[in-house]
Amino acid sequence: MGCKAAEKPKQKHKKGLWSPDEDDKLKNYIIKNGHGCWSSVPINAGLQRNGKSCRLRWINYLRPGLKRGAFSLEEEDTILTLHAMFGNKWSQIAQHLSGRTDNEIKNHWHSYLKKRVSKVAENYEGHTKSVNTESSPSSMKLTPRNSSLDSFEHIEGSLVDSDQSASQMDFSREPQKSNLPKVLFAEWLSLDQFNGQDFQNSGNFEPSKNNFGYNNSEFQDIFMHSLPMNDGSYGNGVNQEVNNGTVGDIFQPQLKFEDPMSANGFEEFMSGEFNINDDVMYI
DNA sequence: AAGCATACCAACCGCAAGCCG
DNA sequence: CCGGCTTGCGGTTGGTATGCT
Repeated sequence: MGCKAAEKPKQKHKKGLWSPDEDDKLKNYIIKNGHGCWSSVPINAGLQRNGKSCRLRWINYLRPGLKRGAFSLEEEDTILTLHAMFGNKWSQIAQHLSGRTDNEIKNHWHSYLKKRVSKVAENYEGHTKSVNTESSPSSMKLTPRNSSLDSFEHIEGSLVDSDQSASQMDFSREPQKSNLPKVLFAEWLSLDQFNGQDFQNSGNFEPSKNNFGYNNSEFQDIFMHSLPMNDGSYGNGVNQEVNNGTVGDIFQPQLKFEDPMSANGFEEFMSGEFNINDDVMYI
């Protein structure tokens, strides 16, 4: 961090929405020169913005490899699970969702997923109240980061076989099954508790470097840019979904994570192992 | 059709931490 | 060691779109 202080001609920085022209200027500049020191970017690119604004615009909108559009069920699934583990560590969550920014994930959480979780939580609260009327209301409340394992086990007992461990509950699920109860169970596990599970030996839940020495996000960016396009150029990094052949003859492989929280998927995810199957790369 | 409420999303703000002279 | 500067992160705000009455 830290770079030579940029010379600052005291000028008023523009605020608000970015115009297509500004986008072009910023994009062209960074593609040509890299961003280097952000504070000097707007000066060199001829923009009336501050460096911070440029950085944000690049990261959240202009950066190659960004996925636009609605979140898939799998992505939502992953966000819910990771949020239960990390809390509001949006940047960490974003590292596990290629093509999504922390801002995007955060917005999606606040506008949709949070409500979904609390709604389900209310349902379970009602359910458990009816099952066990002795519990005090406060002990039944969902307080993800602070709840004790005791309350977890208490509620868990009313919903699942009592001798099934929390780790089994969280990470042995099969893909595509409804995950909501498991997300709720994960909410009761603190990160420390999570780290103590057998599947997590390192105690450090960071994506591993893959065989090319890049983390998954870096790798995808580079990978997407190296793809030959049908016009003879190389990929623009935009992760176009290959749905029913709608992309046509443009070769745009997808970088997919197998369900990272499934028993096998998690190990593969952590080990960085992957294989290429036609136009889909599985990690 | 108008007014209001809600949802969504881009962008801003403040803070913490790292780097450098 | 200290102060200034930059970067990155998370919380919040404000504008626009959409839905409802």
